[in-house]
Amino acid sequence: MKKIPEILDKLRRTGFKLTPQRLAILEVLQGNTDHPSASMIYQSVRDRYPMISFATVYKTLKVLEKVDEVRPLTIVEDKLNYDPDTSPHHHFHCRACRRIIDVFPSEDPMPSSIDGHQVDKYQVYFYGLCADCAGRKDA
Amino acid sequence: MKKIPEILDKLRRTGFKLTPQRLAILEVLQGNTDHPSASMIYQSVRDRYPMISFATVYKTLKVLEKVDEVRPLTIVEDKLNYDPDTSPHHHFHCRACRRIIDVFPSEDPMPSSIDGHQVDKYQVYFYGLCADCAGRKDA
DNA sequence: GTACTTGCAAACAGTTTGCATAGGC
DNA sequence: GCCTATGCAAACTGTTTGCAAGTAC
Repeated sequence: MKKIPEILDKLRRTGFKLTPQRLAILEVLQGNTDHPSASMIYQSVRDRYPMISFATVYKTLKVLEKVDEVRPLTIVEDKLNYDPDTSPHHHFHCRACRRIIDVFPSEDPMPSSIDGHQVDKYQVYFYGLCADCAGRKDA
Repeated sequence: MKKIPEILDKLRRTGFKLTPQRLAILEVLQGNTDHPSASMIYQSVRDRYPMISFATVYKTLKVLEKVDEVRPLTIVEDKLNYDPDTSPHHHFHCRACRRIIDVFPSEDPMPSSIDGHQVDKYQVYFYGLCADCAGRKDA
């Protein structure tokens, strides 16, 4: 995700309007590495913008997906999590603390095709026990 | 997924019972490379076992997950797909025909740990246009 | 003023659960 | 006979949608 003013520009250029709700959501996402779900975003936004609705959160996330400023993750079954960092990287999901942790591979370029199929996007999900939780178990 | 008699043995050993419903589900899954969703499985099973219920399909899939004979995929948003091939391989999702296609990497072993986090399982999902659909577009 | 956006509530899809009945072993 | 499995319906979760009222530009 770019800096907020740049995103606002991009939205305006794409024909989207700037609303306080959208700004509040952008502020919650900016720099966020928690990979929040829609409901986590809703709750955080509500702290600073109490009258926001769930529908607006979902609709705004769709807009941000469209302008490629947020990436939906299907790492957890039955809900989506959102990553404002759209740079190429992977994710690790800890089965104990349930955190989603960024993993930046030293090198792992997305193939442009595989078995003759054209690849536009890819996701790598790791599952297991994170370093913190593994340490806690041993102790 | 192993051969059906072996799975039946495994189920019995693990304390699960053998029912016609479970057998019918196993028969549908055996050798299936379509990565069906629960509802696709339900429909296929119904052809040969018309009185089966959705709940049974879901419960059986949970059992098969537990004995590691089926692998749930989160490649598509908002539903699970099931892969009876539990050998290590990746998946490609075509945005046009919506198929999920197996991808067997020449080499791509699962790391046992990454950034100090213990990895038990991983999934690689590719998204794009499959060879068939890309060809169709050009024509 | 003209879209586009919001917020609400209702709708929806996929999945899970409680419970009475059926059936495997 | 014991205990698990089935089937139904209801419940639940996350997400989407229709629409009237509000608002950015």
